Amino acid sequence: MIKYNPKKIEKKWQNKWDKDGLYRADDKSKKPKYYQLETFPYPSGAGLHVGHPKGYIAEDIHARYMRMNGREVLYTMGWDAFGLPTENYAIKVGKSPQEVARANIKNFKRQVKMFGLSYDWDREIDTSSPEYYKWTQWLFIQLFNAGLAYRKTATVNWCPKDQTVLANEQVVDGKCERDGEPVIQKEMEQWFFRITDYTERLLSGLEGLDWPEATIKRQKDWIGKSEGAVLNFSLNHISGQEDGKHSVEIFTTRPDTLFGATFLVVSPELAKKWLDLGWQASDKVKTYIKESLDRKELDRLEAVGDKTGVDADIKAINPATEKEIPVWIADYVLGSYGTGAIMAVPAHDERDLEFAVKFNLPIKEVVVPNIIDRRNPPVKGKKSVERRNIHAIVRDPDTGKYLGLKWRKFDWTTFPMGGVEDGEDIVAAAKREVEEETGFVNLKLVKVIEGQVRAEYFAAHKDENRVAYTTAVVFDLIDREQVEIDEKESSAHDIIWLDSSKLNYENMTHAEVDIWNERLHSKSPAYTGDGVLINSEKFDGLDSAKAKGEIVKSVGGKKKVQYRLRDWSVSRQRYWGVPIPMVHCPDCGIVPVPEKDLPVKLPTLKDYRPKGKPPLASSEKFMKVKCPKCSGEATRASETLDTFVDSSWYYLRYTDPKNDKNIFDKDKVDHWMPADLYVIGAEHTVLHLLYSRFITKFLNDQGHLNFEEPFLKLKHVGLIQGEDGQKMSKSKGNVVNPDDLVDKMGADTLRLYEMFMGPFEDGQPWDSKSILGVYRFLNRVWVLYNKSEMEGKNDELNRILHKTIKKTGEDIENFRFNTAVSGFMKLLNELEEHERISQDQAETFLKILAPFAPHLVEEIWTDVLGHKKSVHLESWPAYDKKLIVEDSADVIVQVNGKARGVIKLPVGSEEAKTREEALKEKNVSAHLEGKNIKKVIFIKDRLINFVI
RNA sequence: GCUCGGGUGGCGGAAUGGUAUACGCACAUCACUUAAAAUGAUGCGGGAGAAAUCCCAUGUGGGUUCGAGUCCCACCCCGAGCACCA
Repeated sequence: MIKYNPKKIEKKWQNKWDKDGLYRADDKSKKPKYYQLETFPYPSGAGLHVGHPKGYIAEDIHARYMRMNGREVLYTMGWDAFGLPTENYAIKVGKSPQEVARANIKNFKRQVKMFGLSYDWDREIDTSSPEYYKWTQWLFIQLFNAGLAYRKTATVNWCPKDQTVLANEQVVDGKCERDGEPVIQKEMEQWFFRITDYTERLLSGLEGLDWPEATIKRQKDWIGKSEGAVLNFSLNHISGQEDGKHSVEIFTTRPDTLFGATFLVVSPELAKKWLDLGWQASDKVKTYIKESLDRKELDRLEAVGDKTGVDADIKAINPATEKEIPVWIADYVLGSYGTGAIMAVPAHDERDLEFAVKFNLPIKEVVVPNIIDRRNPPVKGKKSVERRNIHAIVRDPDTGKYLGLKWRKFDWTTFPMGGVEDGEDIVAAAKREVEEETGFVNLKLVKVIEGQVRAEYFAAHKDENRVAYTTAVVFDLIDREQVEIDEKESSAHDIIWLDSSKLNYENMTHAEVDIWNERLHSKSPAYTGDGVLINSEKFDGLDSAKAKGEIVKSVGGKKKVQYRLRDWSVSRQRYWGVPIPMVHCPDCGIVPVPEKDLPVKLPTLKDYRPKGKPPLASSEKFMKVKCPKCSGEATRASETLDTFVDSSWYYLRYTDPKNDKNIFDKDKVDHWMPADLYVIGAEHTVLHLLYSRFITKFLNDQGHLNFEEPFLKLKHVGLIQGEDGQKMSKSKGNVVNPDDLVDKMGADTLRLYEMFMGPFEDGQPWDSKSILGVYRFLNRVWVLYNKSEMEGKNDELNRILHKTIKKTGEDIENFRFNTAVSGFMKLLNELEEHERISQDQAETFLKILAPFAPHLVEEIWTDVLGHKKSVHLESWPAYDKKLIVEDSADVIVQVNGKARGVIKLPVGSEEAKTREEALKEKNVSAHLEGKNIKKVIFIKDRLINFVI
């Protein structure tokens, strides 16, 4: 018998499939289309490690499965070849980026090909080829013509090491995403794409996509929509200037808390603008502004939680109370969000509270949570009384128990409680109630729980409805000295001591008690939830949601929707990218390069290193150009595009990759797109996906596409770690190279192993021993087919075979490849136990294994079974529903829920029969001996449980 | 700090609320071999027992249920993301 030699057979079949064009996607096919997209790789110098192909293999299996199920599958590969790493690497080794990129692509392609992936290679694309970037430039010009690409001077993120601008999204923790260099802020004129015009559509388009929930959430968070209002505060007392002439706008999402705004905070950026406009501030204020603006983003992030600020010595007028409030400058308010200034409501915002406490600023409560007591709800027709209440929470430190009242006439358990009399101090009122109701007199104040709670309930002992505004006061008992109490009190309730676990609404009558608990444990006493307004004059008693609109109206503010998303900065001051196709003319301004002159080719430069200005700027030959409008002397744009522009539309190009007249043919793109499945690393959840969705919507608006969302279904691939459980990287020395592995054990082994490792979306550490398991499995398949006689029939095998067909299909569709592989192993274990399998059974097994191990199966299919046509042109076998149904069932017999035996019964056996058989079981009867059966739980064909 | 995921043998992991530990790795013993590798067979969560079998175990503690890895509550630990966005 010939030995299984993957090295020999895999290359052979790959060449044959290539030659036959087996995986070419036919634009004109009558079959329903299925477009499978895959992250196109950035071809780095290091080549692939075993972690990279995991997603590719999964997609390949899926693609082969879809083809076998009658779909015309578009499945492709290309190269995201422009970009910084290639350029930096080229500088390091003293070669040109062109050379380096070419070599990298060649190596990547060789590696990718050895995995036996069923790409349509005729559609390969390379973003650094003029044939591709011509259309990237065309896209830029379309955006420019639509007013969506524009220049503006802005503070941008600058990486001093790479000497280029970074998009907000490329800054991680204040550092360059690529090399960890701290990013600095710089004022520069830059190209931007107006993605903020699409915020609402980028949000609404997420509805109905089959994407992981976490990814949708992250996109939403990134866009960061918040609805609020812009309110105007007039300013007084600006030193050296006339009163009443100035004002400041603030953005808030909580206009309902306006009455609680006890000061304003202005960002250093806005304060700087005031200085520039002639504000005469004190030296102290000027120093603070300068220092905070000089601080790097990174330091500002590190300082979170340690608030700094300075009194601006300006007064503002709260438009609701018309009272004067101070204005402060602090860097916890961002210059780049909203209006750069806020109203501070310390009672209802944690950050404002922290600031107010630190600088001793007033705190005013204006919203209280509102509870309608569900056990003692207000009774219709009874009079309603408003009360200011206290609850006294008294702990006995000796026992750790809490003082409670058990009412005699009602089924109530309460704290000592009561009303606060006019002008009475809250603590005093609480002490008074404890004394009156329980007689305890020696109390030590622990704390007043910040914030009132409003509750509506029926007070049966007074036969009235109450709206109570309650504050809780916590005491420790100093000693147990008690004074005599009034007969009226002592007859109403008994004193009881409650365990701390009983202090909740389940065990106590107060609807407020759960909130007391929550507040006792929470870190910040600021109440940030909704509720009912207090201390807000005519708005008192109003629901906070309702109050928002009314207060905005009453002070002449305007509603405003604010987004976190900023416009996308796209110019880069580096060489290895797409030249921006624009001309700067002294007379005509900025003029796009005419379409007929595209592409603007990236010139070959001897010295392409960055020197603080774009490398292209130093090439006179490149820069000098005639203005397309007036033909006068002009210069080209010297910057290149962010590579995310290249990758924001590549998936469209696959549908018509060779078109040199148009970016793509409309019929073709509308036929294949949107992509039905996209497998992509979780690290791309914000940047690439958001940009791609934006570009798709834009091209749709321009009439080039008839759909708005490019990717219908998204799957994330979990990272394979090194054997040490850490992320694979050269520096850690834990990289496993697929070349040696494929050479030794074959691509089929690698494919099967990577799918078998665990759930697809999770990451697992590589295990060089574990892979032997699947290698053995494939060897056993090989041996089985080479020695078994494919004759006769074996009905016993049909059941597991057909079950496996069903399971494999379902597993592939749900990306549960690990259990699909274990299913194959179980099936093989079964097959090996039978001497003979029929030709039909043998073929069926091969067909379902084919997507996973395409080479091995093809070899057996043609060589052993003698087929002329490729197994990869076969249809997915149908399973026989009748064969899957068992004719006997293993019924679990339990006594009191514990399994005591299993009985085999014909499928569909009724309770009486099952019971009879179950009782015959020795072990079962032993457990039932002499006991009364109280109850029997019976689930047909599954279980019978005797409860005794 | 906030928001999501997730804690199951020595390891990767499996398990519509119904015999937890499938499948594979590692390990042990045996067969084949002069020997090793390869291959095959058997065993393999912990404890008690000669065995039948019993008890305990899915991060910890409670709860719901005839029955919980699975559902609910609290806590602990790990991972990911966001991080002063008013």
